[in-house]
Amino acid sequence: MIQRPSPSISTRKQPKQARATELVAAILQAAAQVLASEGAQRFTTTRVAEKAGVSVGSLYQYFPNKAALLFRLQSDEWRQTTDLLCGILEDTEKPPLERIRRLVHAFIRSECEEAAVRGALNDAAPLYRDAPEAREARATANRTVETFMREALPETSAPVRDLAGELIIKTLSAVGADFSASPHTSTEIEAYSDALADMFCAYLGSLRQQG
Amino acid sequence: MIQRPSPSISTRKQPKQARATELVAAILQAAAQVLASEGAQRFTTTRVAEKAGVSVGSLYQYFPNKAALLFRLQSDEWRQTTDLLCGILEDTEKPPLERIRRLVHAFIRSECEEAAVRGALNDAAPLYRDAPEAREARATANRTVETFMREALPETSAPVRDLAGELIIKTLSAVGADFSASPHTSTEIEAYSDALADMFCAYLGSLRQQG
Amino acid sequence: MIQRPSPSISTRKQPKQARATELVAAILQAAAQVLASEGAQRFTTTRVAEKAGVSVGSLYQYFPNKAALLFRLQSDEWRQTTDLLCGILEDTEKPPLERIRRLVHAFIRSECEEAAVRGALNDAAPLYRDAPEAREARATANRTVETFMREALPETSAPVRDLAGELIIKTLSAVGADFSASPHTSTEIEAYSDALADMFCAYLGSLRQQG
Amino acid sequence: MIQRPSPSISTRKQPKQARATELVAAILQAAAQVLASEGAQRFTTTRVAEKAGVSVGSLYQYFPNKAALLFRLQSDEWRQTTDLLCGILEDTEKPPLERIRRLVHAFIRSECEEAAVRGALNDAAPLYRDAPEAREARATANRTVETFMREALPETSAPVRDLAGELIIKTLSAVGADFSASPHTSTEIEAYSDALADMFCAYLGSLRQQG
DNA sequence: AATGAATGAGCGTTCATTCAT
DNA sequence: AATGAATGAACGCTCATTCAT
Repeated sequence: MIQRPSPSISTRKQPKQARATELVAAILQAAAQVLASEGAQRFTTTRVAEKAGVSVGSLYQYFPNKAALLFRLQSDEWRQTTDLLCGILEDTEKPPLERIRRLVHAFIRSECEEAAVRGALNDAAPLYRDAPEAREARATANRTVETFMREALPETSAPVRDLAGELIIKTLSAVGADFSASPHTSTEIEAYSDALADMFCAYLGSLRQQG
Repeated sequence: MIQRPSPSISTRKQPKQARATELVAAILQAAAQVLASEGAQRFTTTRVAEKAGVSVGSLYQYFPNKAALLFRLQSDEWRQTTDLLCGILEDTEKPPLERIRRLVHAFIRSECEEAAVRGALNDAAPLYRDAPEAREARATANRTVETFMREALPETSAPVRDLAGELIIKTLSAVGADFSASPHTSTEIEAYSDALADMFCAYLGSLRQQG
Repeated sequence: MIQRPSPSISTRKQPKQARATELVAAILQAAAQVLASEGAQRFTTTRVAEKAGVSVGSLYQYFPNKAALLFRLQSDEWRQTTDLLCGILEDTEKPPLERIRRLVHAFIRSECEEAAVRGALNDAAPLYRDAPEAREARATANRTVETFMREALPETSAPVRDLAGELIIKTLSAVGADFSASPHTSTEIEAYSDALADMFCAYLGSLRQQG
Repeated sequence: MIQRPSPSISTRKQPKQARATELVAAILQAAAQVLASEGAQRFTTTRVAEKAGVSVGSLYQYFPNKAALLFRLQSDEWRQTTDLLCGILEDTEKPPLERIRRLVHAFIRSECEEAAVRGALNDAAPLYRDAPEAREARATANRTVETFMREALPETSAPVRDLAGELIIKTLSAVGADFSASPHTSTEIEAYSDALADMFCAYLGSLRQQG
């Protein structure tokens, strides 16, 4: 799909005026709609611009290329997910295992709700995955998880604990993505979430025992 | 194209079939190379044919379209994986949890070995994913897993057991795919596999206790 | 692509439309040339674009596909022919049979003048023939013919009259197409037209006698 | 469709053995079937060979190229039509006008019966029309028509008579082809044939009066 | 004589991106 | 700043024809 080398993936300019912000928002919303309704294959800059009621030229004023647009969509998803994750894991009022269970349920539910966009974003991943900016984005969540894990497994060694945290998050996201790829009833969603939470709790429980 | 029954000696006229088999093999090998080295975006029938030292026309004599070629590549991967999975899970000499651990190690290792093709195949999934043949392929592995789960959790109710089996396999494949996407040392691979196996074993252990 | 209503002065923004109109005209002219000089077999969008001094992409901005381009060419022919037909048949100053004779002469002459494009269009017919627009186009001429026939055969029953009108028009167009396929001198054209007109007049005369 | 210059359109060799004759017959029959069932666009040498149960190579042994195959199909049609025409027009037992009427009915009926092949042949005409052999084939029928016309219009001058004969035959074939392009009930066929015959009879009648 | 695998030029069409207005 | 017409390389795929077997 990409035919000429793209200069960069980062946003070409910071929208400083309200007009520009609105435009970017309209484009992103249109992009999400196009991605969800037409699929990754038919996700074209022209179609996005048309849906946003903007000219292609304007689109390219705010996004240097198609990959940047997709990347921004993905970033926003990541931010939402990170917010969800932090909001639940940092709720120190509840015991760790309950927090894990709530996280799994909330995450799987949210994945299923946005399955269309997420699936298409995944299909389009080759277009933006290699961006340098993508790596940074993954760091934020890690800190929250590490903090949580220290709380959940206070007596476990750091390497083991960090690996476990990484594994749980990766499992949650990978399995969630896979599960949301096909449609499910809310009963199925609950059952699946519970099983996944059971697995995580059993894992954390076993690590706790080992010390 | 129409093949009439051969006159008894059977080994005759194999030259043609052998030639065709070689050609298909050459195309598949070239396809895997192109996929791995150029990525899903640059995976074109012309490039595959060129790499295979064959004309596009010949490629289309053996594969009706690009999706079929990708699907065949994926099928071969599935078959390998299924063989691996069955070979290990059906080894009733060893206790279930040990089998799980061996499976995880073998699977993750194999994923990492073929990471390039697998990753690209994943990127290309939208092109063949909806093929009817794809669904069938997923059924084979399920039976082996169910049998194994009955052995591992003989006292657990069927619904719980099946859901657990499904979850473990999905986790293994989703996490394996994700993990193999970035390069790792063999020490990291071992550590990750162990952690994943620990998680599965803890999960199975907790289910066993519940009855 | 989306056109918003222009702010009142109306003549503004015509530059774009004029440019587009010129482009469409250039493409159509090039298409007619390619069709006439290269034949239907070698009528390709690339060749048309090249001849028009335009990129293929531009061609596809104004014509959704090759069939549409051919159909447009044919439509223009139809419109011309319809105008010719109406202009002559509706001239109530002259007696019907004279009108018929004038029509035949004018039609055959015009067919021969554009024989190359017409012949090639005919060869290309399978590409656009089934378009829904094609049917509509045939209806316009019918009304004029029916009116004329009522005038020419006022005492004949409607079914007979309509069938006769249909037959005459089909004969005129089919025989005209066939005749113009090979080159002729203007003397031959006149003689042939006269013979055809004689046939139509004799036919109409015989129907008039029957009542 | 034609991609390289074709050597000639005439048959490469005369089938001298029964085997060869059978082969040619099988190929022609298959060709007619493919043309009728798949249409001119999908009429490929490979498909014809397959339908005939023959290899493409064999097909090319008897027909130097695709155009030759189509031309042969058309020739056979012409021969049939000529036979029909001669059989009816030469029946000196019946008065000329009755023969004309019978001819029209028989011809239109036969056209409608084989509409599929004829329509497709027409669509494929650009591939064989320019063959030198095609012109010869048209001469045979002319003689029969001239003889008939001398009988029908004994007192008319030769030039007028020949032009009239030519016109009638061209009209019959052109209108017949056009009419058979769309499906019709046998009642419609009869009505149309009668109208066409009426036109021819009126024309001949008027010429007779003029002397 | 017969086969049918192999060829590869060519086709219709798309779409990321640019740039004159 | 905003537009959207214009570009043209690239893609997936077909099929008439050849030629080694």
